[in-house]
Amino acid sequence: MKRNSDLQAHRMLKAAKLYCTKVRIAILKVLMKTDKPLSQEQIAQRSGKKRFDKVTIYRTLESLLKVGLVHKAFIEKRAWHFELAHNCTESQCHPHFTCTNCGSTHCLIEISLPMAKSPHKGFVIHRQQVRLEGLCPACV
Amino acid sequence: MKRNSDLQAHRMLKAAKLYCTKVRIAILKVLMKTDKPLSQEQIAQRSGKKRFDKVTIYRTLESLLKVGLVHKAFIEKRAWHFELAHNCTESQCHPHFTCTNCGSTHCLIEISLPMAKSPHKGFVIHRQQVRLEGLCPACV
DNA sequence: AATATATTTGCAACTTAGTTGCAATTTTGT
DNA sequence: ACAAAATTGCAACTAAGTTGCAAATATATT
Ligand SMILES: [Zn+2]
Ligand SMILES: [Zn+2]
Ligand SMILES: [Zn+2]
Ligand SMILES: [Zn+2]
Repeated sequence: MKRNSDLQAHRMLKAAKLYCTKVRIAILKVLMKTDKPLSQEQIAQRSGKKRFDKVTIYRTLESLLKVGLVHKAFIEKRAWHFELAHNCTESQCHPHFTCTNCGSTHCLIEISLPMAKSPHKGFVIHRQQVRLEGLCPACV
Repeated sequence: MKRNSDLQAHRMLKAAKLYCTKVRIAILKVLMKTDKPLSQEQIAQRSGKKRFDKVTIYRTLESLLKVGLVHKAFIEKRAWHFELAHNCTESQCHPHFTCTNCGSTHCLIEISLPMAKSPHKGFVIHRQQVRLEGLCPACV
């Protein structure tokens, strides 16, 4: 009696040719359920009563990063925050917005900026990443 | 027989109503001389034979940040990199470009993207920050 | 120049995100 | 069920950045 998200996680891992392990499935499910990037610590807290070791979580995220299922979204308080890559294109993720008043961070998946154009200097731009700062609806 | 950069550092500090201390002047001079953001460690190495304590450097950068003379540009290998704020506007700094091949990072002060427009959600955007990734001239 | 006050500096100790090595366990294909 | 390949958990480690506090320095006042 597998849940929908289990199946989906399995499919994602199979497609990426990764072993379907408990940790990977648990972490994918956590990331499917959230609407904003999570740190290792937050993922650990949300991935069931039996907490996985942090080394395992970091290594799991690393494997998911390598196959492109997950992205490092941003760093906050010295901790990387991770999210599924499904709201991103090849050349850019959606912007992340942090409120300077309350500190909350949001994914603004509706916004997309034109890609930067390198001005004749020989730089070839493959990806761009945008961070925004300002006031969130609750703090305006 | 003060050097030009000393005078300029003094002027910047006076204008910001900060004490003109040896460390502040030394760090401002280091940042004036470089063309890319530096970490605490790199600043320490470049600020003269008598290395300043890292706590002092962090606190000095903090004071310069607070008055807006310096910005945190990006994090790399878990270390923040700092630069003078003089190539930035109120609402955005220039983009920083990192080469995925050789790992070098460059300030692309010629590029500027239009500001993101918040889509009717109540988010008020004050600043934006762009990170770029691709191949540098040496690696194309 | 000497003094008083406010600020900054350096040191030692600490915090914590993330990493490394290795043995034990789990996944997968046969 | 078995063997090979990959993953997991643990303990110990690394290193960026922080905290508390006493000593040193910058500035303003006499
Ligand atoms: Zn807010
Ligand atoms: Zn996001
Ligand atoms: Zn390069
Ligand atoms: Zn720059």
